[in-house]
Amino acid sequence: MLIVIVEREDNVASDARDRMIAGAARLLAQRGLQATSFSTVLAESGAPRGSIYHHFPGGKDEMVAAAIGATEQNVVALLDFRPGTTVRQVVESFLGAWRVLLTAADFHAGCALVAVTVAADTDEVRERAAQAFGTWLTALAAALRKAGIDPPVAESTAALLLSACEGAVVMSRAERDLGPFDTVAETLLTYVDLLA
Amino acid sequence: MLIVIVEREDNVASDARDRMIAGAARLLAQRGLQATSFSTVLAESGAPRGSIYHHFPGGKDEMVAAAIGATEQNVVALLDFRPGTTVRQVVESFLGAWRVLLTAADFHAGCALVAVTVAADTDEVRERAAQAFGTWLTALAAALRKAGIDPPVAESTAALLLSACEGAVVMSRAERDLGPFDTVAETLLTYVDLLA
DNA sequence: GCTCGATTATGACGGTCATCATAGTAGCCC
DNA sequence: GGGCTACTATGATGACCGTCATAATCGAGC
Repeated sequence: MLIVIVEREDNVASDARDRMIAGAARLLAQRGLQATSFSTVLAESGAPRGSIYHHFPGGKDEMVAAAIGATEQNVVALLDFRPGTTVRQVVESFLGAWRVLLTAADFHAGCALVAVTVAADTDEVRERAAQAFGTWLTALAAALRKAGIDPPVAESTAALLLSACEGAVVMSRAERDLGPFDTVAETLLTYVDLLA
Repeated sequence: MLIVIVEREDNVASDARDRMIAGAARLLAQRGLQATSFSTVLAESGAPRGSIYHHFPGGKDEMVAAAIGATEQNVVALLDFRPGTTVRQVVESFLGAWRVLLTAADFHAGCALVAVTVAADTDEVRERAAQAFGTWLTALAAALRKAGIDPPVAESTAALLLSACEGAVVMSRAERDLGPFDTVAETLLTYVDLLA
């Protein structure tokens, strides 16, 4: 596994910078890549206007990359080793998190990685999103293995699970209705039950 | 089924208008909603600059809605009644179409409906995308029923199939690699084989 | 040939975008 | 206090956005 998450070395990371990253991640999920402009991020985070290029010398791409990293870490933390959990528990907790994403923001939020991928205008951010997708797949497969699924099956199950979630979130978001997501979630659960 | 596809009544639909719609649909799939501006659509389609608001009095939203309609119809045509096909054939042809979308454009294209949903800044276009998603689900479930799947199972299978495809296309597009998509496709095929 | 509708050309509007240069402030270490 | 670095303020740049008003052109039918 070559993926390395680069964090700031100074232990007191800038408040403003962190707020901007969190705001950018939220805006990506809620309104897409182009709407995640510096002005909206500043309005969302209350960060000072004057220090944009101090905190992000690489401009918008660097800020978006950082927001992808934050999103990436959120899901990894969700999946992190919880020994003794069953396959069904792993899948249910994963599905539950996506369901909360939809309902908590009243269908105004989706996956930041999807938003970046379909609207990326530079390879840099698209590749960063691809890296984050890879991290998610690895973490999900590891959780499934730890719950007792055979390694090769764990990988394909992780891929199906993540893909179906991403697609279902988009569709439920479009329809502003949990119907599509719940249907997919239930079907996925019956599928993984066959694996046990 | 209340969905009605409104087509132009004059049999000689404007060339320029049709070219713009096709170009907009392609741009949505390849570069997202914000990049689908009038200038890029005109450059893509060679349509005349002067008649934008003649063909689309409703502005960009109307053009995007028309592009969604064109995308919607493409998939419906793909699924249209082909009697005598097996479940596996239906699923394989559906998966195959998405695979071609990825490879034909060298991973520079995805689903226009997804692009619109995650970046919509008006309810009008989002709702139009939701409608198109619904049309796809209905058509896919109908094809599965015709291939012999029990009606209730056909609906949930259609939802899983479409969701997983959409998600897998996004991931393969991000990684510029068929890996994620092919893994998901294979897993889906083993799943539907269990239904027969 | 003329009319009249459909189509297109041209140019402008206010707004937002990402980026940057310059200058100012704040706080810590010596 | 002095100096150095981190951070912020301000304002400008050029480019593109969606929208629209006005006028020119085209083409078919009378």
